[in-house]
Amino acid sequence: MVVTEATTTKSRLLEAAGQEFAQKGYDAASIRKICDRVGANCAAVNYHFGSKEQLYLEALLEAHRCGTQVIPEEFLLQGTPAEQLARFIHHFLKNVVALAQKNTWHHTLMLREMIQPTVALETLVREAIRPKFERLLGILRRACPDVDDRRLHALAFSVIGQCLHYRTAGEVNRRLIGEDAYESLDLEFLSHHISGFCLAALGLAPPLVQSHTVSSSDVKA
Amino acid sequence: MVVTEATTTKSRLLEAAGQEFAQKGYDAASIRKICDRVGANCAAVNYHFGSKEQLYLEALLEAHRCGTQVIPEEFLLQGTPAEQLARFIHHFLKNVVALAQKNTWHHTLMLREMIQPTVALETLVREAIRPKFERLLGILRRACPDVDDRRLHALAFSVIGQCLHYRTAGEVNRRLIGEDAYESLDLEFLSHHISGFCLAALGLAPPLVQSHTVSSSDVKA
Amino acid sequence: MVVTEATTTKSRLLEAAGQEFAQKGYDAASIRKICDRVGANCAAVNYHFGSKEQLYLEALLEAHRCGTQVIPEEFLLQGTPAEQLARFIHHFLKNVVALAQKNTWHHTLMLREMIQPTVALETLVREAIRPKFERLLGILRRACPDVDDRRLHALAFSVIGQCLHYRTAGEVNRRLIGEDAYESLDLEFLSHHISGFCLAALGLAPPLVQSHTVSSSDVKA
Amino acid sequence: MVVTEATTTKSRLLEAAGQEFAQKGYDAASIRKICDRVGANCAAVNYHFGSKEQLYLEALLEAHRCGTQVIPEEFLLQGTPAEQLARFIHHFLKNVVALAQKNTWHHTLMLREMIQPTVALETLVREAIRPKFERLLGILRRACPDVDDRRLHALAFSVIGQCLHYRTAGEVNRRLIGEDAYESLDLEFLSHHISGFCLAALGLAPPLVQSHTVSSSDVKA
DNA sequence: AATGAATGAGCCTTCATTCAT
DNA sequence: GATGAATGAAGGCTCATTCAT
Repeated sequence: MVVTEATTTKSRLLEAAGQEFAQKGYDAASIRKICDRVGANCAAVNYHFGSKEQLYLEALLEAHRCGTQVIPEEFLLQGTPAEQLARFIHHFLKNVVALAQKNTWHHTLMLREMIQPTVALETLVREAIRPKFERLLGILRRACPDVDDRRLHALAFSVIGQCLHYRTAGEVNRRLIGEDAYESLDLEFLSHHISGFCLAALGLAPPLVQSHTVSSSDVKA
Repeated sequence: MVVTEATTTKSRLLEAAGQEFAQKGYDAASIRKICDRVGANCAAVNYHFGSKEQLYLEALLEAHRCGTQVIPEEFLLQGTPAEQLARFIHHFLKNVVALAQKNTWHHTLMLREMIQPTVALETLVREAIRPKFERLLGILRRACPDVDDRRLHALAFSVIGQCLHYRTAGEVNRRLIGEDAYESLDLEFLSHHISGFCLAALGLAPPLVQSHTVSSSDVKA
Repeated sequence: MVVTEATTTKSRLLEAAGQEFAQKGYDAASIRKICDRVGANCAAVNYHFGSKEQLYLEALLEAHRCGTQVIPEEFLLQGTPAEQLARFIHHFLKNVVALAQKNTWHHTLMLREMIQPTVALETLVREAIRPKFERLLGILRRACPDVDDRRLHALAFSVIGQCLHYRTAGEVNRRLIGEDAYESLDLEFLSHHISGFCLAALGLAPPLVQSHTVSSSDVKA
Repeated sequence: MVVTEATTTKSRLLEAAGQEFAQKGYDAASIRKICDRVGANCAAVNYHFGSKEQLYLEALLEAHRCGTQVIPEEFLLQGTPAEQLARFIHHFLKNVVALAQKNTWHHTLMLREMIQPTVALETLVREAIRPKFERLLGILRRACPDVDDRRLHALAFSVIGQCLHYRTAGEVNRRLIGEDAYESLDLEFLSHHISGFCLAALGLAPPLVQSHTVSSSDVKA
C-alpha cells in the first residue's frame, strides 16, 4: 500500500487519539482537537471509526498491541525462579512504569482503563494483561511450588502492586518525599529494591535490611 | 427557607457532588445532575460554591475530612514495631480498600485525585496523606533503625503499593483471577498476607512461603 | 439625619451605579457588581430601587442634578454677545468635555443616554439639557437678531457639535492624529479655537486663518 | 445544503448580526436571536465566526466595507479647495448622517464603535476612518496653507463634529427643538449651513449671518 | 474517500429577581 | 431596614454527530 503522507490518515488519527485520551481522559478529550492535530476534518473520526467510543476502543487496542510487543520472549525464562522474578520485575518496571518520561501514550492509556474501566477492559485484560499475569504466576508457582492459588494470587498482586504504585501514585509520591528524593528512586534502585523485597518475603534471599530484632513472636501469623 | 430535609442545601449538594465526581470523574460529572439529585436549581452550585472547580475542591476536602477522622490515634503505636506495622496495614486496607463496596465516595474521590492530579492535590497531600505517610515512616524507622532515607521511602512505597493495588486495579484483578477467587481475598486474608510479606522482607518474621531452594522449616503457609 | 457610614447605603449604591453604568453601559453593568462595590447584598438594589431600570433612571437623574449645579449663573450673561458665546463655549468644554480625566461619571452617563436613548431621555432633556440649550439660543439670538429659527437651531448645533465631538469621538480622534498631538489640544486651545471658529462664521470676529484666496465665488451659496 | 435563499447562511448571519448589534449594542444583542432571525441553529455563529466577539468584528468590517465603497473617488477633488470642502461636507452628511432613517445598520454600527470602543476600533480607524480623515486634512491644507498641524486638526474636528452631531445627538436634538423643526433641517439645508459656517470661519466666504456688531453688507442669510 | 456545513443537546456560568426571615 | 438563600431564564460556547456532496 502506498502512503502519500507519513502514514494513512486513519493511523495518524489513532496516534493522535491515543495521545489525547492518555493525556486528558476519555471525557475531557475532544475529537475535534484530535482531528485538528492531524489536519483532518472534524468529521473524520466518525467517518473512519464510527464514533468517539469506537475510536477510544481502537486506541486502547493499539496501545496494547504496541505495548506488548516489546516483551522479551524466552529470555525471561532463563535461570532460577528467583532470577526470573527479578528479571520480570525489572522489565515490568522498565516498560510500564519508567516509561513515563517517554512520550509513549500506550501504557498511560492502559493504566487509565485499568483504574476507570469501560467495556473495553474485558478485551484489554484478555489480550494484553492476562498473558503477562500468567507468566508471573508461572514464575511464582515455580518459586513456591507448595502454595495454593489464593496465596499465589496475593503474591502476584504484591509484586505488581509495588511496581505499579510508582505509576498510579507518582505525583503523590513526588510531593510526599520531595522532588529530589523521588528522582533518586531510579529504575536501577527500585528494580533491586522490589526484587529484594519480594525474594526476601519468599525466603529466596536474605532479608532486605538488618532489623534490630528477629523473633518469630513479632508476628501473629 | 425551612430546612425540611436532614441537612442544608449546601451540604446536600456537597454530598451529591462527592458521589457524582467519584463515580464519573470531574469532566463527565455535570453540575446540573448534581443539583437535580438534591432537588435544587441548576444555579445552586454556583451560588453556594462559585464554580464547578470550587465544588470539586470542597468535595475533595470533605472527602479527606471524613476519611481521616476514622484513624485510631494512639492505638496504632502500641507493641513492637512489627506489630505496629501489621496494625497499620490492617487499618489502611480496611479504610482505603475494603470500603470500595460501600457507597462511600470519599476514598474513591481521593484516589482519583491521586491518579489524575489537579491543583487540589497539593492540599490533599499536605493535610490528608502526609500525616499518615509520616506515621508509616516512623514505624518503619523504628523497625529498621539503620536504614537510609532512600531505602526507607522505597519500603514505605512497597507497603502502600501492595495495599492500594486492590483499589486502583480492583476491576482488573477481579477479571484476572475470576469473581469468586477475588472475593475470597477478604480483608482478613489480605491483611495477614501483606503484613507477613512485608515483615518477612524486613527480617522481622520468617518467610511467607516454603520455597524450594530454602530449607523447609517453621513457616505455616 | 445621622449617617452611620460615610453616607447612607442607598446613596452609596447610587454613586456606584453611576460609575458602573457610565463605564460599561446599561446592559453590561451588573447590579451584583454594584452591590459588591458598596459591600451590600445583591438584593439591595431591588430593595432600595425596585429594579435595575429604576436604578439606572435614578442614577441618570442624579447625574443631571450634580452635573447642572456647576453652571455659573448670571456670570455668563456679562459683556457682548460675542463674549458671552466665547464664555459659554469655554464652560461647556470645561464641564462636559474636559472632565473626562476626572472620575466624575455624571456627564459620561448623560452622554450615553443622549446617544442611546431610553425612556429617561425625555426627562433628561427637559430638566438638564434644555435649560442650557435655551441659554445658548438666547446668546445666539442676541448675536444674530435677524436670523430665523431654523438657522438659529443649526447655529446652536454647530456650536455644540464642535464641542461634544471631543467627547463622543475622543478615542477615534486620539488614534487619528496620535496620542501626543491629541493631548496638545487642551482646554485652553480648543476653547479659543472653537470660539474663534464660530465668531468668525457669524461675522463677529475676523476669520480664523489667513486663507490664500477670499473670493465670494468660492462658495456656491 | 442547497442555497435556497438569496445568499449563504454566513452572509445572512452577518447581515442579521449587523442589524442586531446596531440596534441593541454588543452586550444586549444575543447570538441566539441573530441565528433565529435567519432560521439557523444557535451554534451557527460559533461555527462560522468562532465567537460573538469575532462576529461583531466582522460585522464592523462589513459595515466599513459597505459604508466606504460609496465614496466618489476623484470627483471630490475638483474645483477650488472651498468647493472641495463643501462637497466633502455634503457627502459626509449624506452618507453618515442622512442614512439614519434608512434601515442600513452600517453607519450606526461604526458610530457605536467610535463612542464605545472595543479592540476593533484600531482596525476600523485604520481602514475606514483615517482615509477619509486624511482626505479632509488634504482639503483643509490646501485651503489654509499656512496653518500648523495643531490648528489643522482642530479645524478638521470642527468640520466633522458639526456633521456627526446630527447623528450622535439626533434624538436629543429632535426633542430640543421639536419634531417638525428638526425634520426641516434636511440634508440640503444642513449641507449648505455647515459649508457656509466653515468657509466663513476660514475666510473663504462671507460670514453666515448678518450680525449686529458688523456692518451689514452682502451676505444672503 | 473525504469534507464543509449545519445541527441539537448539553455544558458552565451569570443574570435580575423574589421571598422568608 | 436589610439580607441570605434560592430560582428560572438566558447567556455564550463546545460537543459529538449527521448529511449532502
